[in-house]
Amino acid sequence: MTLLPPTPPAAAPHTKRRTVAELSHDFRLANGRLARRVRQEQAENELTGGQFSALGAVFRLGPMTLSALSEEERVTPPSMNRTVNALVQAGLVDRAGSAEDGRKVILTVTPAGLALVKETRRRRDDWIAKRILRLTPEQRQVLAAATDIMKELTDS
Amino acid sequence: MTLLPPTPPAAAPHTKRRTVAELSHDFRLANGRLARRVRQEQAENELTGGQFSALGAVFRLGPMTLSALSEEERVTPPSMNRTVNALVQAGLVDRAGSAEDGRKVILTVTPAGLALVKETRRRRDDWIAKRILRLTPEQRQVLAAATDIMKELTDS
DNA sequence: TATTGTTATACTCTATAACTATA
DNA sequence: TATAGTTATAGAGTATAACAATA
Repeated sequence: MTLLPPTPPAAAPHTKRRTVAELSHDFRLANGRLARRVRQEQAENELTGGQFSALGAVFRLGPMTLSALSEEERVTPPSMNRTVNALVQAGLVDRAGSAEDGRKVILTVTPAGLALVKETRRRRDDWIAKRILRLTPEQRQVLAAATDIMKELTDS
Repeated sequence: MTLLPPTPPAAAPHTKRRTVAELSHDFRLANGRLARRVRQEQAENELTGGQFSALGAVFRLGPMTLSALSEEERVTPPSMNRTVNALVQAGLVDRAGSAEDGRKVILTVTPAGLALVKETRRRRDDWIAKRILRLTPEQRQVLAAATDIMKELTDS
């Protein structure tokens, strides 16, 4: 099965012809390698991957219970409890009992946690922004269009 | 800083305008989420992430020593030694002494390891291929062009 | 009784330090 | 001596099972 129309669109005239199978393979590898490379930028952070991911979830979703967070992060409550202990001890997350339901605890991001999330997010964006600045406007346009398509792929 | 020329290219006319900063952030997130989603397809595999990654490296690079593999995978020799032990015990990798240098061991992928790598690779490709098949030819062309740009970003 | 969170315990993966065999 | 690999041991992160507190 061929992929491209006889005359390729103007946005990327030099792209080689690929079958869907070839495109799937090449695109998947390029996506995975780039994601891995971006994630390496996190290594400078003092938090582990799981800790930063949990902190980011509380930041993104707002105050939430331990169970909700453990479900969101796909780990068991005891595992998340340990992760949260580390975040609380580091002063990045606040753990408070719920007023309505005494069994629950409410987790919120502290100002220090907020600052760490923002600083890390900025550093990761910077890494890729520095490279995107070197691209041509046409290449940036391709990435912008690809971004929307990738969201579609992820959600479908 | 604006990103798009006054008249957007034909390949993706509906893409919204973004600054480089916005594009960097959106693209990074879309890339990371898609990679994570693809990686979830691996969960059906009986190997851990590190084990499959090491197996894939030996498959990709051919017979190699333990040190070379540990450097390639960015882990210490003792850590890789344990990973390799698991792969050898599972019959996926063969460990043999080097003829030239008695200190070295040469790791090779067994036929069973080869089959596992190919089967897993096919399954992951299939997941994304199924979704790429639903795209328009223009969208596929964008992904093809984006693939080349993403390689450039990773390597630069 | 059911739910929420925590503690006890174990297993895996990673690391550093120390050891063995070979160059 | 230096290098390649292995073993010993420890720390971090995950899990299941058992427990405590509350609804």
